[in-house]
Amino acid sequence: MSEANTAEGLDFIRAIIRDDVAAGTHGGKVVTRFPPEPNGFLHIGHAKSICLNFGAAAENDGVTHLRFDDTNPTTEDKRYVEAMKEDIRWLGFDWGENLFHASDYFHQLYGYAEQLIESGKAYVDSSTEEEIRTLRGSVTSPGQVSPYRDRSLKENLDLFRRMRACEFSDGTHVLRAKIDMASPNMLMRDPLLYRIRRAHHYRTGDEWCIYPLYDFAHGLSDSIEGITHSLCTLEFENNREVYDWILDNLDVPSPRPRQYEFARLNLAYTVVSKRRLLPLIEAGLVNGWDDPRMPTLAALRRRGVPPSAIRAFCDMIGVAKVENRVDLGKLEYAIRTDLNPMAPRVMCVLRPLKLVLTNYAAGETEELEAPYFPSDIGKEGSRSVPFGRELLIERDDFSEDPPKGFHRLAPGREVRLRYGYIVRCVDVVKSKDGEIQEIHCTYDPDTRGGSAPDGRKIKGTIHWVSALHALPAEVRLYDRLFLKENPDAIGEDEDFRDGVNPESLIVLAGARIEPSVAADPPDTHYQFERQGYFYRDPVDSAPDALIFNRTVTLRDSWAKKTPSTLTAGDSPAPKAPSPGSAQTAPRVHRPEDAEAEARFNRYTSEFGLPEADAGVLAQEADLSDYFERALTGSAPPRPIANWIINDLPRVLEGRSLSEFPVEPADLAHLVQMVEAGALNMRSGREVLDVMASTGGSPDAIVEAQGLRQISDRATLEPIIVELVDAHPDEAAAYRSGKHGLIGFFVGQVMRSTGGKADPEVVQELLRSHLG
RNA sequence: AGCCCCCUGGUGUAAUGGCAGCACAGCGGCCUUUGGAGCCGCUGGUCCAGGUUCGAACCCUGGGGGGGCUACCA
Repeated sequence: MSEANTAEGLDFIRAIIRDDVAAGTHGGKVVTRFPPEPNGFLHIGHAKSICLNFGAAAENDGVTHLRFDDTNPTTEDKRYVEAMKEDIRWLGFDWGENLFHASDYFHQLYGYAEQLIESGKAYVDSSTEEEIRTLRGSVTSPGQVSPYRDRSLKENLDLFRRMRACEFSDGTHVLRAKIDMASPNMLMRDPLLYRIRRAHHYRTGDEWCIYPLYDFAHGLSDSIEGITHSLCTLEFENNREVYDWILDNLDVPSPRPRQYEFARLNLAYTVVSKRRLLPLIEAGLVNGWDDPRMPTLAALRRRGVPPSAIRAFCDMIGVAKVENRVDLGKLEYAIRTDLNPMAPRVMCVLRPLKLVLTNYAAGETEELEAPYFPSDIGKEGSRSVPFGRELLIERDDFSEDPPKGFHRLAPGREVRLRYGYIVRCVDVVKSKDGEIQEIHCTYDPDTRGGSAPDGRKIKGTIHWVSALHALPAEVRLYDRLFLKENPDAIGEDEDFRDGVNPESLIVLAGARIEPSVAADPPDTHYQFERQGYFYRDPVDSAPDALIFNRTVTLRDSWAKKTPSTLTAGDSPAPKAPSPGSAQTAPRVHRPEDAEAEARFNRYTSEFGLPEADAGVLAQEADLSDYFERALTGSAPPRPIANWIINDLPRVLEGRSLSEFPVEPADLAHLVQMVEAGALNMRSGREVLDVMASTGGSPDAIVEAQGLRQISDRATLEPIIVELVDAHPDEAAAYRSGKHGLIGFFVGQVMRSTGGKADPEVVQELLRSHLG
């Protein structure tokens, strides 16, 4: 099973889902959705999302809906819908009955909009697009309210109904949520809900002339379908506030869906965005959505990448919230690993060079038996390969002046013809201008099949085809589409399309392939021996005009050692040393007003608090107040300050001090208990958690949960002895110097005592036991 | 400049207060009728500074860096 399925190492989304299932949120159900907008082709980035949505649901016995997010009629098309369905099925996922369209909900969505108007939370704005933009303000300045914001409920409803009735022309009115024009989140500045658009929708035709916008439609569609976990990419983080607002201000079923964001996939030397892909097609730089150089699923399929390889790749890259750029090598690895056991080996000569066996009878031919798989694959099957006096070998497999370490054919040298004979080069025939025309060799008749009876070692083995029998073929070699690792990293006035790799496609029209392939099913994934994995082009290939796409090369550890192969030159620039260490001393919050300053001074002088701590506490009046009220107990100021600074923010969970249920005196009492050793720090924090969430006095909680610290050596001793005995390997490692393991042992003791042991005593005992 | 999010080997990702692990890439070796596959080994990391803690990648504070947001797109 994949890494993602092991108990530990769940990605953060799966961890959330696991916790929700355990807690019984949504009745333990999991319903996810994949919501593409049908305005382009699905690509490898979508594959990540598809694998996540379908995978995480299936792992929890949940279901995944396929929903076309078709709220913008001007860009969407049925053709894309069909292509997307095909691609998802091909990838290996099944939405069953759960095929939906946002356009299915246009009536319900409209109803929700009226509901919002009726509750005074939405209004019709008749400003122009330009005015709306201006009034929205900027990231640093608040927006201003529209003059239409305070229209009466009745007028809003009337206007909205007339919008729907197509009484107005495009752009004259919009429906907006009434939220907050001064919100620091631009998206909350009265987001648009509906716009007038006289456009033909590919599904609803001309029924509507108003269409909902993403922020309004998406969350509600999720709610309508009973989605539990709505997973989207990072750029929607700010939209979540709107998502929540819409669902919280409308009468929707509870519990409602929650949105979580993860990082989209970025691939090195690739663009993964519909906004980037379409221009490539329009400029004729590639041949459509399924050009095998494209990162679309259709292109990958055409190139010969199996869906299982893409799934394996998605498993490998994980899911997180960090902007990433994945090495192409990782995709290639996934493809090779997947193809290796499934692809039959055949021989194809890409750039042929004639090789004549001078001691082989002219006109004679023979058939050689060649297994389809090497023995380590463990698969049966073979074909016969015709052999004769005139053969074709790869031009690269002969070198007149071989570099050191080259162990293919060279003048006077021997090489093995795969599945055939060992041959020795005796002559090189050149044209007048010095170009090599053909190679003359003698073959050793005793080495049929490739092994030498005298036991001599032949280092090199090369592939070949019979000149007489080989089939002509066109072979298309693909390479990265872009020259730069990040094709998007360009200047303002540059076009990312200028970064296209001119050698991303190399067509070899004169290749020759062994005749056996003519009888194979057209969708066979081959390994052309010593070259790579290839796949018959499903669009352009014909039985009498074979065309093969190179899916991916074989790993070539020889090519890497020879810098002459042009692959160098794109080595990533060494990272600049991190400038992040400005060595600035932590800044102390120096209070600005006189009162705060007085407090600050008192805290530093009277209580001896460090300036940084005093600054934090003195800064705000309510925090100071809380601190000082806690001081009236018996606990000393320093630990109280520490607790307030370090532990309070965590349990406050966004609440203000005024609505915080823990009385300063109770906190002080808790601190005092920890100071006195009645509780250890860890238990103390646990108690604070309880106090902050469900309330109660520290004493009662300590009693109820039995959290009193165990400092008694006689009690701890046997636990430690037992534990050390139970972990002999770790104990030995500790004794041989791996003292970091003390943490492991302390952790074990803490666990077995329910966190109640006195860690200092434990550590002391452990040290003496482990010696 | 305001708000939000994020920083773990070259890359991608685990570890959620207790041994910093895995994968890819790289390097070395073994094996090999594919310079493939496989096997073994090695290199290399918690952005910085302070604090809390017996113990910090993880909690707190500050700094640095990256990304997102100012569409009647999604």
